[in-house]
Amino acid sequence: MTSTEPTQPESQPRPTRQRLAVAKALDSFEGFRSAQQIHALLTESGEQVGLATVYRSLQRMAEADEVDTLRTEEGEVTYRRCSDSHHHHLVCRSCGATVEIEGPTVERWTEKVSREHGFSDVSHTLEIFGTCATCAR
Amino acid sequence: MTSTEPTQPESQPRPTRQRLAVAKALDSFEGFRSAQQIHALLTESGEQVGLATVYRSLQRMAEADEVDTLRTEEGEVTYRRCSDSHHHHLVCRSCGATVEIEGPTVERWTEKVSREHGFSDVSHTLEIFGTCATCAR
DNA sequence: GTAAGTGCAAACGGTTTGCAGCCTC
DNA sequence: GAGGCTGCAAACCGTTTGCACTTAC
Repeated sequence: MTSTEPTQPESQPRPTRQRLAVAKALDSFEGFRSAQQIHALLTESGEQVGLATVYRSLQRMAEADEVDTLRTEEGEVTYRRCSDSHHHHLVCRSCGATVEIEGPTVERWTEKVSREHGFSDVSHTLEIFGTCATCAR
Repeated sequence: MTSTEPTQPESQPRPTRQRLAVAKALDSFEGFRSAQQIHALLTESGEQVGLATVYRSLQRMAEADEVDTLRTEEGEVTYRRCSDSHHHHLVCRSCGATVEIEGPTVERWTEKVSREHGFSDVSHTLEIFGTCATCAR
């Protein structure tokens, strides 16, 4: 398998009202939201979009690397627009408060370790869970 | 005064045939397996245990910190007995080959970062994905 | 004897899919 | 006008739960 093969012909999706609405919704918040939450946001703001369509749009965008996806502890897939820099999450087990973390340490380490094992084209996911200061006292 | 338990009394689970079978199954492999895989293992080896019972047993053991749990990309929860040392996985996207990785670097980094943000009692999950040497050529 | 544990099947919750009609190009 | 896109509802899949029965203590 050479690197001359991108992925698929993948034609541009059509800019329908629904698709634009989902894209706009993604711009309206930071961090990760589930498909259902995004669907709720749309409904609230008066945009009628079917849940299935929200899922399909998000999937498309994920495949096109336009959004990052993350699976929660509960099994829901969450999405965010991935223009911003790569980072990780520090999540409070008790109240759910989330801090975005970034640091070259882990990036370098994963890169080094993967290369040592002959892996290429690597990515990684890292989540840190704990009890935040507020919940601890 | 005998004792005032602040936490749950949490009685010991009864050592039933089914529970012992699940425990034994967990000892028969390394790494993570899903509840369904474990149920299949049991069935294969002639132990009849209901799927629901497998789930209930694993949940119990997870609560008692006897097993580690990990959610796969596909949304399945996987389990392993957690006697062995903490480590991470380097997984090939193409063929699924998995290398177990460990290193103090990340452990220390997550520890440090969490403390800086006032978090305590922290744990973390880290998965690295890439293309292995065999699949890359 | 009795309360915890089990099996079965139905319920659940998030996600995917088949299909008829709609809308871009 | 053709094929992608949408909405709806049904299907899916892993997991949980209600309930009557069994079993360890």
